[in-house]
Amino acid sequence: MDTSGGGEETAKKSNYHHGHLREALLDAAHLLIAEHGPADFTLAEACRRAGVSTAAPYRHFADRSALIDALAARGFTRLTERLRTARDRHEQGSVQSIVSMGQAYVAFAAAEPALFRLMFGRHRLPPPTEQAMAEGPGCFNVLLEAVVAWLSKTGGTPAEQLDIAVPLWTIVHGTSHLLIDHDFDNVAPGTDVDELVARATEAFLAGASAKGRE
Amino acid sequence: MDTSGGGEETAKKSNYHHGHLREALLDAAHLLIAEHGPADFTLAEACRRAGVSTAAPYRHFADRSALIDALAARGFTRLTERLRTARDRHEQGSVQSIVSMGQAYVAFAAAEPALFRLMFGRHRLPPPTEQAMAEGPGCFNVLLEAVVAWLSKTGGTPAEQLDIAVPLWTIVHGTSHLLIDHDFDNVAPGTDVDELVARATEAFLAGASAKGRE
DNA sequence: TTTGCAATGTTAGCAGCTCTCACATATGTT
DNA sequence: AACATATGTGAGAGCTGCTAACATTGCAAA
Repeated sequence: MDTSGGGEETAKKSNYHHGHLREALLDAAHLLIAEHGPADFTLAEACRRAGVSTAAPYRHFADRSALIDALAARGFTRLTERLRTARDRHEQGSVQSIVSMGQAYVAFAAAEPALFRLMFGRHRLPPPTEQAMAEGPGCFNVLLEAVVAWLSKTGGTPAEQLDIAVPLWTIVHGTSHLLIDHDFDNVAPGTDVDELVARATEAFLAGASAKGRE
Repeated sequence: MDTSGGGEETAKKSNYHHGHLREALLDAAHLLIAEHGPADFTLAEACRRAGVSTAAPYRHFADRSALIDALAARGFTRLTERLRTARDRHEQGSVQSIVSMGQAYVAFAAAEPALFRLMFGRHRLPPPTEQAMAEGPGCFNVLLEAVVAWLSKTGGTPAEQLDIAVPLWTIVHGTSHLLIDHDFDNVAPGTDVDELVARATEAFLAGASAKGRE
């Protein structure tokens, strides 16, 4: 479970036992999904890239879907990291700090559209939650902390945190989807998403805090 | 070979030529996608429901993907209708009119999540546009008209229409995705999306018009 | 060291899917 | 009536996900 134990994987492996097949499959799947989209992803092709038979993955994943879930989980931990560093680049509680997080969110989606869709698009009616979903709230908590800091600066109460954070989330999430699905192209081509996020966030926060002061 | 001899004698038409196969396939596909999600949708199963062989669809659609595109196109025309009626339920140029459109957008996604994902999630790197995309801008134009009316009421200029309409779009689009992907459940369970859309829209418009007046 | 077991890989094969090709049947025009 | 065209069928190639039985390896206890 810990990959950072410091040990190097220099041990000689026979070519019968792969040795790091689980990670190798995840990496191959990541590449394939980035190339062909999540829907066209093929377990067999990932096996070919990893140099193993098509039956091998089933020693590490229950099925194709479980591999995809594991990929989504990796994505959430990475996104959480990026949000945290973006937030900490600016003064705590500042609007800029929140804007920066939003931009990082959209940038992540733009850099890895397929992974982004995978993370949030688990279209399962049965428990939409898994290992992947357990990582989800981690992301949101980073935003919540920033919002609480902003509220305490502008005279709001922590009770309002969801009323502020959820709309902000919808803005960046919607922007991400519209961007990676090329939906801006026909309607507002050349949209600068960083500026879009900044303006929308600032306007919303201004409007929300004005309302709170009434 | 027909062993059952065609149990129903009521049909005067031959059962060799279906007659409305194109529409029947679209309807069957629509149901299947609503049940099992867009990814698990199977052309063969749709054929079974329509009572034809698996080769029949290829007389009406180039391939599986083309059928899905046609489905998405149908979705866009329906969404456009709903947006228009929602908008026209309130005074022209009013904030309520815009809020109402946003709520209708989210309601559409909630009612037909799979169709919604289909319409916007055409994850094609090659031309992300098709017959489906040709319908897309129609939706957005309905919003644009409402925004122009609102701007003329609040002293804005039509030149700002995109600066207002695009963020509003991101809000409702993000809300829709987060809702149908069950992403609110772990983070803000019991979210009232109608209220969310109303508050976010109002706050953004308030902040945006305040900024414009400076 | 040796031996035995659990982990991890392979081959063979089933069932199901998309799509094509040659052929059958219905429709409509002349 | 006869032909041209549109629309359906059946068989089959080449994929895929997944399972079952078997093979190989690593590790730890004897």
